[in-house]
Amino acid sequence: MKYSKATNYALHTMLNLAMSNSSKPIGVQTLAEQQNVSPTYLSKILTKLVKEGMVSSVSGANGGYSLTKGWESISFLDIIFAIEGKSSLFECGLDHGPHCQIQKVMLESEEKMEEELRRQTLAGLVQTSK
Amino acid sequence: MKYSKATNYALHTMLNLAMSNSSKPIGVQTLAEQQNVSPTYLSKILTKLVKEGMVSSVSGANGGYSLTKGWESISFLDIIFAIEGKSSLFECGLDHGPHCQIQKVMLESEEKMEEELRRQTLAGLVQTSK
DNA sequence: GGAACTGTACTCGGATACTATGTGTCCGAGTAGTTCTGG
DNA sequence: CCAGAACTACTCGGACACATAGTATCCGAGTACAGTTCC
Repeated sequence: MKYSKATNYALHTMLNLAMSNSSKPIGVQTLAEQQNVSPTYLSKILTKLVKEGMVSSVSGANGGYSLTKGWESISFLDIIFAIEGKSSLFECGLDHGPHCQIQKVMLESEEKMEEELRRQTLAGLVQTSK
Repeated sequence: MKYSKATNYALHTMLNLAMSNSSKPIGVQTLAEQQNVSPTYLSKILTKLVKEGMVSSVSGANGGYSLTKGWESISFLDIIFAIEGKSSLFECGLDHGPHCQIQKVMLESEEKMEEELRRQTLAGLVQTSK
């Protein structure tokens, strides 16, 4: 079990967007260069973030991506959920009664991690990265 | 990102072994039937647990698997690490300076989850499952 | 001078290919009890 | 009766096959801006 590289790219891209805070959108090429990813792949990741409403895209010349209003409150968990999906990490597929104790424990531990990720916002990260 | 099915099988098998608490080893066939897995696949999972010293195996007739001494203190994390490996969930492969803030945040959140999983022991689970 | 045309620099999204990993099966080898056989 | 051989029920571990998901590329389409042409 590991986070996908896409999640890593997404987090870094969001940070880059937040740090640059220009009013103009930033092209996918620029963003891709900063991480040594192919632009086309990064654009696929970005469309997921757009669909979640964290990022807006502008087509055409001088186009690119920029953060939407209220980005300061976007948490790590939001970004991770956008890329990895919202389903829980552990699912006991066995049909041995309705309440699987193991499932319960796993879910609780997962919740602890998500709590922490919910506390960490983009804005907070920008603060410490300056 | 998801836990593998193998982890699920491992957790349930450990619970089964702990619940049965017979002095004689239990055959892999019996264990497999309880979860609708193929015996050969389950044996692969069990060998990982054997290598970590949580389970001992007895060959030959009337052979099988049984928990080792001190099993009461085995935690969920121990079992998960045995199957999934001990490496951390997130690794920022980018070479943008020595201390990646994102990596730091991710590691901290992961630590919260592991803390919880370390607290949950097999013995505790048996208690609530009776 | 202004409307239409052209070029350019972008994003968007589907199709496709490659790769890694998880999942599962097969089979030969080794091991330890159990039963059978022969003296 | 008893020692040794044959049998049987297991685990062990490597090799292999398959499915799925992640990673990455390619390309045609759409879009908006800037410059050019032409009346």
